[in-house]
Amino acid sequence: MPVSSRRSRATGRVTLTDVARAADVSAITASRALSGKRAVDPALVERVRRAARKLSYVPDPAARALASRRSTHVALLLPMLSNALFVDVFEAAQRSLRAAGFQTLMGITHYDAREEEQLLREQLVHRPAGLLVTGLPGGATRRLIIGSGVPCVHLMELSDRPGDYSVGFSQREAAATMTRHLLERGRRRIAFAAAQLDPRTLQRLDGWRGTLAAQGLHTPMLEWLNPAPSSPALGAQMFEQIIGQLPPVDAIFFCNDDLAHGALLAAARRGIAVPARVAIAGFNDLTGSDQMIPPLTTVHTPRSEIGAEAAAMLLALLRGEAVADPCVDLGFRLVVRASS
Amino acid sequence: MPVSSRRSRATGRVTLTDVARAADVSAITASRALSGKRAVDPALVERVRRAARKLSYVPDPAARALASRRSTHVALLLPMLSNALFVDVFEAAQRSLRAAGFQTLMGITHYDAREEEQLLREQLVHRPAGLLVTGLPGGATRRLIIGSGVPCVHLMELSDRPGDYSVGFSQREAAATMTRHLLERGRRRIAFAAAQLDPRTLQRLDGWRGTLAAQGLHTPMLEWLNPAPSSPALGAQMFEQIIGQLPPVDAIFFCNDDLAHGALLAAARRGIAVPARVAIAGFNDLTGSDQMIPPLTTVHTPRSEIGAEAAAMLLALLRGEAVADPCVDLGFRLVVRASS
DNA sequence: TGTGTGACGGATAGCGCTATCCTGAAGACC
DNA sequence: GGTCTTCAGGATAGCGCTATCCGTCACACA
Repeated sequence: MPVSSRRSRATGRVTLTDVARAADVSAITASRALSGKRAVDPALVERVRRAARKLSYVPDPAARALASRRSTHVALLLPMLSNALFVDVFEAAQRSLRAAGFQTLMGITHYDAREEEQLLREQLVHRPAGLLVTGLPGGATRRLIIGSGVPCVHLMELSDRPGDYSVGFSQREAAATMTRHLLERGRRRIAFAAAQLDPRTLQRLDGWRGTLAAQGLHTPMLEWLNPAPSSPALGAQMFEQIIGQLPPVDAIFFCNDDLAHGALLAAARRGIAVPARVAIAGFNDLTGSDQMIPPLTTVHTPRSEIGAEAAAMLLALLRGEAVADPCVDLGFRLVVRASS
Repeated sequence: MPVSSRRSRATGRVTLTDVARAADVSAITASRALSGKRAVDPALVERVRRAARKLSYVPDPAARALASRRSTHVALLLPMLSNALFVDVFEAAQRSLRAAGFQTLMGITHYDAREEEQLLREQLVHRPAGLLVTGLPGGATRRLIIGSGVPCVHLMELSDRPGDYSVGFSQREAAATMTRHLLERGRRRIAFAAAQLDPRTLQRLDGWRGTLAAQGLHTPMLEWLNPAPSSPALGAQMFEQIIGQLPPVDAIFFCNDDLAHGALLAAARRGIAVPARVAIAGFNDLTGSDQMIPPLTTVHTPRSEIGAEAAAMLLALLRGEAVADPCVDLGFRLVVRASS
């Protein structure tokens, strides 16, 4: 005979009250025993745990969120997934977050600040416990983050703003390293070709520019910036443009591997020798770069590590732990292959 | 002076009660006016709407989920995002779902049935309003879906099981079409090379096999199945194996473009003429396939369309509308380029 | 003895929304 | 007029959990 009155709206799910009853304690004690937010007699904790396991109790996230004003969601803002880079970040972050009982709410900004702000607004409605945000947005988005009071870790870039948490590497230094490598290979007219002009691309531009300028080798004519989305087809097209330029360049540093892939294929089609006539370099070390002809010299970036480390840092913040270093530099690795 | 008593836990957010007060109706009427679930005097609806807008009221999803036992989440199960295919599906689906006020909960199964079941379990805890599931899982996952009572639309494959909703295309027919194309080109020893042996891959295998068998051209020696994840490097490796086989094959049909990319590059490295010595075909028409040397013959699959249409169908189901056709075939397109 | 203090179990009252029931009024039909 | 149906607003009571108080008990300290 069901206990429910005519007005009962019980869902049939096992609730905390059921667990509490089974463990012969009050609901609030059961809650505390399971959450560990407040000291509870170890014997009771054990009893509650056992009851919960026996009944296969699963807390209701909606009820929890309503009562505590904090959900088990973590919002993640990424520019796009068609760049494999961010797929790695996402998968690594999600793996850690899931293990800790959090659900990921993903927002794709398409490198658009307005879209980013809108997505964040929608995500904040769900009262996420934490935020993972690509890059270091300013303006309205930054104000939203700070105003929300939700712990936030930034990805891919390093922040020196006090109070910010960030996990990434120096985009500028990575680009400078690649540029120095090309200089060491004897290249003097090194073009920089970029699409999708986001802040990180511009930092790479800056690293390249600074390195060339230090050698007195920089001229604006070597800069090829195209706001269109990055793709092999665009890389091929940019290669055609750049290679036709006079005086000729002897190296092209593409800001993403997919552009460089397209360039290598275009060079092959045109019979232009790489690296003899022109060296080609990429960035990110995407899948397939080692298969290109010739294999692509690039910068390997720690995407998965960034996702995992950022999630770990956020989880530490959520547990209220002190974070030793709020700005974790995971570095990068120059991968020299035959294209340079 | 705050109305709140000592015990108030009000969050400061604008609540439905505030809106109701401003519109001078009861909370429940405001709720009905905004949700449209029950007839309300149009004049009142207008008053409530205006009040909500003026106060910039945003409903609390947790409270709504708790009271109605249904959240504003839609769970999406995808095998992986490193295959660009699924990125397109995700983006298209998310776009439609967001516009309708739903949040996407993404789960990546890595083609693992156990993982899929576990992810679905975790997602169901959130009481999603709907499900989007790649393929047609059986076993425990299927039971979970049905048992949950949550509307579900399947992606990528077409289901003939009564009660199922699905949006996709015939994997088998697509593969058969490609195989016929290769036959028409005069190829007789057409190998099939697949990685990541998921059900859709096996359906393609079946389409290839059936078409060859009908011509008396099928032999198991032409089947190259590798359970490893798909990648250009694996494609190159498989190409090396297949091309060494005697009697020689005159065409290789790869079940995904990234494998074919690797194969084309391997052929170039080895100086093997494509398509003169061996034709190469791919599947999915991924970004960059048109840039390959030679450009890759492949099957264009309607990924974005599948994502969008599946989301639209699910939204219709959630609105309680009748769905004209529970099994939407969006077709495919043979893209003949120079590699065949 | 009196006071303070910390630990810990529990009662109570929400969090913000909607399912459910109730009620009064307006038609419908004989 | 009487009875039966809609129709639509509102009161009420939760959904399942936790924040906030409260009270008790043990122990310390003066």
